Amino acid sequence: GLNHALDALSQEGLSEEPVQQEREAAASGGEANNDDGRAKQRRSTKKSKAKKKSRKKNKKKKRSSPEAEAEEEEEEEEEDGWGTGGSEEGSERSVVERQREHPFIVTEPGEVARAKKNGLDYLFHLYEQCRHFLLQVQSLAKERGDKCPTKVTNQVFRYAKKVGASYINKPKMRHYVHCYALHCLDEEASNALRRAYKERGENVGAWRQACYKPLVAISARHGWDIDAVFNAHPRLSIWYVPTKLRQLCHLARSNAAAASTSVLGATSSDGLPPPPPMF
Amino acid sequence: GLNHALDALSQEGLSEEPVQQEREAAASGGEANNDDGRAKQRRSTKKSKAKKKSRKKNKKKKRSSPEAEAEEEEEEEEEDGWGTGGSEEGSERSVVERQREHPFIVTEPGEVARAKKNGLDYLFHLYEQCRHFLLQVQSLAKERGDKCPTKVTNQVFRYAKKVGASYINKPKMRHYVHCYALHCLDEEASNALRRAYKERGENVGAWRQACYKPLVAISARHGWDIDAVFNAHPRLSIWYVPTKLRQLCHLARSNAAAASTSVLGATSSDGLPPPPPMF
DNA sequence: AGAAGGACCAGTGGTCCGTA
DNA sequence: AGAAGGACCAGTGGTCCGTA
Repeated sequence: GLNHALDALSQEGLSEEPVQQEREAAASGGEANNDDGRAKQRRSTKKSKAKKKSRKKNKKKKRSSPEAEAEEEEEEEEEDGWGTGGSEEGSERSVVERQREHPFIVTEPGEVARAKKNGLDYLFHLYEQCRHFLLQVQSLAKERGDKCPTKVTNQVFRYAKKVGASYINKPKMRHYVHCYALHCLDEEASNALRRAYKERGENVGAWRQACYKPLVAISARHGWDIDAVFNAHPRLSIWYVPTKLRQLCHLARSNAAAASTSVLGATSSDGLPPPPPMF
Repeated sequence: GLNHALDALSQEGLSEEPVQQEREAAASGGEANNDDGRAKQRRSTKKSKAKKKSRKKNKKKKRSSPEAEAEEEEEEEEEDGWGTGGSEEGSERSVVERQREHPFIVTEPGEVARAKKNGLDYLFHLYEQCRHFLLQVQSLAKERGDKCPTKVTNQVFRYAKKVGASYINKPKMRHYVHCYALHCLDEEASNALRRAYKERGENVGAWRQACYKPLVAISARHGWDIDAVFNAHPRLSIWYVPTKLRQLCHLARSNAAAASTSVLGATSSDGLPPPPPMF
């Protein structure tokens, strides 16, 4: 599982950043939705009490749940390039270097990214790894009579960390789920998009944004039910449908409904005609 | 919870007598009639506003977020007797007693409980109502393009409250799920158990405990997979498998495995032979 | 004593935003 | 600037325990 060439690729070069020694929650700023987060997130008055947090500067807080002493089976923890086994080493500089994965770049299928970059094949490989970890967590749960997760949950990310796959984290995986979805659902289209965006020299963000459109089109062909689309695919069904994708599908349905209504002058009972338009 | 007292005056009789004398037709939530054949005047009070804030002595830490506000975050608000929205101290509580549902007693199928008691047919009816509320929540979610719950979640309980079914609450429903499960999966056995425990004069707690055993037996016939058993039943699949039931099934499997191992001297790869024993 | 349920809490889904 | 991910937060599942 983990010992693919792809892994070696990722290990080869991690970016670094100095580890923060002290962190204070001072800079409380105004809202600033990034381009992706259409969803309004009410971050209620953080500044009024910019205290009470920042308790944990230790990123690995000790857990006390019964799951804590789970078993670490396969997946060696070595050779991950994370500080060479040590934890407080500070080899060259006075501060410990925090390491990050190299940023992704748009690569075409089969292409290997060089120069401190990671390619999209590697990105998709990460999703396969998560699936593998979920499988592990599931069989563990069944063995122990615990509730068995059907999706990639926090528990799975925790398991990945424990097993040494520290380059897997929730924000990253959630960020690119829909890209992986397109890869699963229509690899041809996905490949074509990658080639086009690479050729145009677009950055990862632009490519990522572009992945939404074909997915909305796919959902349209399935009665706008993006959840059904995800669930129908074995590798995709373990991933939560991203909020923004769901919203885009809903919005597109509304628009299509409005369009067809203005022409046909009819609407179903729920106000928004589910049947897919445009054929 | 904001006020819960008087609006709870619906359906089955409530404990505590004092009530308002005023009732008007607010209609609201559609009411499925219950089986116990009791003329009910489900109505929520409008006038009273018994607001008993923090009558308890905060032996524990106070929650930071008053959940009162969260209540009306929802749209699609339905106006029904939630008091006048007053939140000040309702001075005298001599008149406004806190109301609870009558306690359950063990009744046989079709039997009507009297004297400030509720019967088991009514209990099971509550589960049907929850299912109905879930259906409502689901269609609302689909209409709005939101994530659609497949189980009875907090959202559903909140919806029940909002719609006036204040006699439905999470602790109660979770407490008796397995009893409802038996009712769904083997009504004959469930009925027999009820008759037996009623005849013996057992209390509800004893009956409730007794419901576990036949369920474990059922799970055994299905490879000890209690989740599969729940999911296979349309009315049951919307309920989470109770922790204790899951544990009992797991324990029974282990015991059965140990027994068969000691005889057969064999064990499958995972250490706990899943195949059901005793045939 | 037997029970109903308000309210608590650890861990979740979701993603913002300080960081590099 | 583009991007990775630590860490935050509102709301969840689960049920304890003060209440009646």
